[in-house]
Amino acid sequence: MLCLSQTCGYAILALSCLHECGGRWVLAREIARCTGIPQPYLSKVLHSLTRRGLIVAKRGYQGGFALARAPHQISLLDVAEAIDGAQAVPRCLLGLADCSPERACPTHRFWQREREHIMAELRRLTLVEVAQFERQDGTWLGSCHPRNSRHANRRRSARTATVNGRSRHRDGGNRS
Amino acid sequence: MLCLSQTCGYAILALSCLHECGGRWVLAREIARCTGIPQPYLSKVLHSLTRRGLIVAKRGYQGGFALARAPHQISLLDVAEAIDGAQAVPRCLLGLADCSPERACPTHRFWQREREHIMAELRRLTLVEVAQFERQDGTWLGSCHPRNSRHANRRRSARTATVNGRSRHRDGGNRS
DNA sequence: TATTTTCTTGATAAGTCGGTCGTGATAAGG
DNA sequence: CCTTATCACGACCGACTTATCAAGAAAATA
Repeated sequence: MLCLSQTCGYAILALSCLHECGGRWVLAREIARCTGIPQPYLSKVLHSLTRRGLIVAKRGYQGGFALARAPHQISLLDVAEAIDGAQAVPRCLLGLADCSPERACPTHRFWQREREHIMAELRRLTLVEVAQFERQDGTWLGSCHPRNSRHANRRRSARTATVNGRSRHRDGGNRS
Repeated sequence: MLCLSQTCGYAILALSCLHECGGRWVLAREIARCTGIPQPYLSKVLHSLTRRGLIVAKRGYQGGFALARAPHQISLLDVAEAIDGAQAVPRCLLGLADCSPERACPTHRFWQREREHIMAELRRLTLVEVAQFERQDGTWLGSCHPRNSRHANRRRSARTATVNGRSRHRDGGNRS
């Protein structure tokens, strides 16, 4: 599956939520409610974002999480690399260890171009751009604002559904 | 990780190998040797490619596998969808179920464009283009030809290495 | 200092993916 | 018909990802 890990998706949503909430300390519980991410798991994601220096945590009464840098300094690539490691967008589409210009896999040239393009876009898109899109589209992360909570608690079961569908595809059924 | 599944990478390599071998029935064992894919697992991959109609299998003495269609009619997208299902390149980068123009996730617009681009390229790249690249680059799949077997048995441990590296990144170490 | 709040972190579990093995089915040739 | 070569396919395993829960540590406040 050519896509980010679900954990990475969670991280992007959580950071966007923090940005929407604008500067104040936000509880893990609030982020979970706002984004629909299961709270216990979100805690772990937030923790690893803390370790990677993208957000800061404050324990105890009136604590919570906040962005560690200005929103325009947090790109989607930063998030992807914080979660999935430096090779969040791997060099070889097929996963070969020694795929290089001299010893290329069949998709090497195509992917080299495509990868650059994807990385450039992920680098360009920061939390600010993301928030702009949201405002233009009137989408759901706006529900982080106290006065606008009609969209809250929207769950994200896409990956699960897809995965189920896929395994049905692959092993079950049509064994003509 | 923004990349194809390892199984899908295997499938592409196996099909390229079949194409290189040009028409004749090729044993699973030969494909495994030529590509470096572990043979028992390759058998499963080949089996599912057979079910999805990309290759044909022949049992018994002098059996093996062969492409089911002309090489220029097998695109990388065909392979990806055969292995990972119709949503091999998912509609929402973050894995949201109800991500649509009206109710978009923060990355919806970017990904809509990017996804089209990726799919178009995967659709354009068939086994023929792949083989052309190989010939130009003088790369290893040529070892499928009997007279050119110096590159055979090259293993592909990239994904494994990356995954190890990643988990070291994520949980072990630097818990400052 | 005691209490409350909140993040931290380890134990645990289910599901999927990558990988192995062995048995059964089937095709060709003697 | 028997043997041999080969794919088909189910059982199984370990690792990783996603997810849950609960006990522990730290910070603020009374």
